[in-house]
Amino acid sequence: MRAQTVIVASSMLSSALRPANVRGFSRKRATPAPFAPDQPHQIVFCSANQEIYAQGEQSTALYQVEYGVVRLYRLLSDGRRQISAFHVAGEMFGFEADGQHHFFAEAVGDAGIRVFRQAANDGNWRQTLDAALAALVRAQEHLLVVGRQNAAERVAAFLLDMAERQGSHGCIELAMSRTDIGDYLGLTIETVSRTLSRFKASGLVRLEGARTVEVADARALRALCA
Amino acid sequence: MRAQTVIVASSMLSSALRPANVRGFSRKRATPAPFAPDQPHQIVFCSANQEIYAQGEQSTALYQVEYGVVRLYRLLSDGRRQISAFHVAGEMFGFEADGQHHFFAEAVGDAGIRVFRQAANDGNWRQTLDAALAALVRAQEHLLVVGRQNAAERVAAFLLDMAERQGSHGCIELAMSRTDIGDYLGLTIETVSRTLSRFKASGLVRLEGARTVEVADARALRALCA
DNA sequence: CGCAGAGTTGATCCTGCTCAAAATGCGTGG
DNA sequence: CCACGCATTTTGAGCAGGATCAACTCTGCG
Repeated sequence: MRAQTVIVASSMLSSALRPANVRGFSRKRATPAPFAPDQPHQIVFCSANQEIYAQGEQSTALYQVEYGVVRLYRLLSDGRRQISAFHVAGEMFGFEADGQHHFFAEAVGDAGIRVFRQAANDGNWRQTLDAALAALVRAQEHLLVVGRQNAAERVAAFLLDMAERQGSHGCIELAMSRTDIGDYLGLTIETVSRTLSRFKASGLVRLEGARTVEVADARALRALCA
Repeated sequence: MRAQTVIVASSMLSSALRPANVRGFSRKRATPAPFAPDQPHQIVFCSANQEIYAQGEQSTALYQVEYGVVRLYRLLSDGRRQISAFHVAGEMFGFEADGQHHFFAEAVGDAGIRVFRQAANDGNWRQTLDAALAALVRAQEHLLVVGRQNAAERVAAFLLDMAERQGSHGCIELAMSRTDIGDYLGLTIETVSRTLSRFKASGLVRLEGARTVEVADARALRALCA
């Protein structure tokens, strides 16, 4: 067993699947205004850790991140969590083949989400397809990282990916906690933390505060990704 | 480092990326007739381990498995391989967002492949989208297996998935080698073999020959998947 | 100032990897 | 039909990377 973030187990139906307030992270602003936009193409504001949709719910819209970061994840019955993707500004998510959500979506920090109702039925199916294919390639590439790379390689790949997607080559503002990173990379928070410390000691990165990472030696990080 | 199937490394361009004949498996029938159908919607016959397309190649068609099994995979520069998906009869593969193949596709055993040229431009975009979304969900679910489950859970999930996709509940004919299974599940062949032996000893499965698995206790296997 | 959550660091353990060798299966040819 | 040779699979022994358990530190906030 290689469990880590033990999120409370749950039984098997829509609302039951929803992770309870008893979570790894704080729920100070627990479930604020419910996520339920009335108009199409509306922008909805989410506070940290707010749920956007849950596994098992009907899929009624597509979503685009306006600002902030969103995590998509699944749970095992004993609480192990796998974050299958983070989405940043501009990226679309919420595609489903069968009208049902197979994952949970939550805002990592405060975020703005643009909601497109009636999914892909309106003319712009081409963009929908492209966005879905981009997500597919991303997921399959992540599979390579999680299935075949060691801890250092995973963290290096994560940092480079984040740096690229934030545009800001050089200094990365991580929206997510070590727990989130671990659950994304298939590692424990301790291993993530140790690996970052080792990177810092080797001069690959500089850490100013836990959430701010400056890439000092991008070449060496890239070499790590094999 | 958790390398296993060490496939010869290669440099970085299309044909160079192609795994050489020097492979883990035998290349008796090495690269027979090249995979190049002239007509649209033609069925092409592939012998075992024949390449269908390579990473870096232009993407010019969609593919559907007629019979047999196809593997999609990527390589790390040191030869570690991650199989991101197996595809069986009826399933479509070969979607790409940007006109370039990001993976290798090969027939596992002998296989028949239906080739659709001009991709998704002809009316049936809806099926294309659905097939792509199905692949996306599959990839993300596989991510959960590889990222968060232990060896026994991964093998159990693999067997149940194969049983379901082959229709034949009960007896599974594995088209792929232990090496393929290992590279799909992010394990070594030794671990796959040991796990299967343990399943056999516990009465969860019966093994008649290395490639034939009879699921004896589907309930217990399912329980393993957590 | 004190508390709570997040992050870091240390010690130890265990699962799965590595290296090695034996066993099994299978196609070929005598 | 059997014997041989090769590839695949299984099994064993030992090791190590990352998980687990347990302090301890840091930061932000009331």
